[in-house]
Amino acid sequence: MSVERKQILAPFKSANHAHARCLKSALTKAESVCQARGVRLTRLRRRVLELVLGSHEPVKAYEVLEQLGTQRKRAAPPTVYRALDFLQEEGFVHRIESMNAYIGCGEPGHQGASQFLICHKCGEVAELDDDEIFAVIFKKAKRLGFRIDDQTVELKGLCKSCRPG
Amino acid sequence: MSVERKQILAPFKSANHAHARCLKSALTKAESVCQARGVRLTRLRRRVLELVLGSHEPVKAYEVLEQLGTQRKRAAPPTVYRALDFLQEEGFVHRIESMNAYIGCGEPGHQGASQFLICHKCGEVAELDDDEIFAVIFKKAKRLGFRIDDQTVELKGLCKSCRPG
DNA sequence: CAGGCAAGTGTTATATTATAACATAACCCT
DNA sequence: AGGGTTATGTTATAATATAACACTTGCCTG
Repeated sequence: MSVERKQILAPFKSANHAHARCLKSALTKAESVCQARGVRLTRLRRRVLELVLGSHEPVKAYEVLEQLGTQRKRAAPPTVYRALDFLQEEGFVHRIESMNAYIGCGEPGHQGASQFLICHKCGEVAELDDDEIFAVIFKKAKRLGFRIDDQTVELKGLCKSCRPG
Repeated sequence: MSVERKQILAPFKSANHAHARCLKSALTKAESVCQARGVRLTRLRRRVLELVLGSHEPVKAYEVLEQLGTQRKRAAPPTVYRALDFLQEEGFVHRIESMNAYIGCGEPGHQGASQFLICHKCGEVAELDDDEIFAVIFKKAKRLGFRIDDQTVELKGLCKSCRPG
């Protein structure tokens, strides 16, 4: 078995992307990761994860909140923020700081640093987990005696499909 | 005259940092940059810039707002947000997305991409403008056919002075 | 220099995002 | 079943940001 890591955790979605299957498999993965870690993927948390994964684009906390509410019974903000916090901690979703939004992690349970390419035309996001990017950032920080605990790397622009020409 | 660029636009502040002088010179620089660009550094904008530069740490929009108000007469949020937008556009301040805060640019008028090292202990921020970091990010994006228009690179951790040992 | 347009600011209201604090429920272990 | 811990519900409110329109100021041009 190869030790090589995927560099692109979640690419821009292709036309024939099998959405239902990808969602189902991510949820299954999440279940087993939680089991292994001894943390609980409760009904609510699972539901929120499902809603976030249901889109390949970043979703807002209040959007999730609306979708949570069945008919008249609306959940309150802390409900969704707590679930999102949990999912983030466990590496099932990421927060996109520059958008105040959340997106499913391309590799559920992966807790390391990621980089995001965000297309401002179509709204899609690709998630990278690129060692080379991290290495050079790390090197520069180290040179200044700085220890990185957490990185936010968000790149806005135009994806291949949205570029003219 | 050397063409070499500063890689570190704003280092972590040293003990003997001449605050008043640095503030004054940044304001002067801003004046002349605005003049050259034919944009107006109005009294309000200058005042807001002064307040942001007055700290070497990120400041919140509402903090600026409070400081703007003389005694009983308080300015309203749009006042400060508009000024901050202008200052950002012109490269006099940066927005730190992960903190909803603003910090003075280490090289007033510089409009390119920067990277920030943010110490979560002492709250200080160092601003980098590192070609190598940008180059590797650019390379990876290009490989995916992605054109970067805007980057957010914010690194949280512990600065040299705050590290144990 | 008057008239008028554009840019900047003031003001009011409201939208959006997020958390504090405390009550209740569910789960888990023995 | 008891009792602690973890999770969720609920109410209120804090913090962040923008829309919309009125008014003022600067600046250009005739």
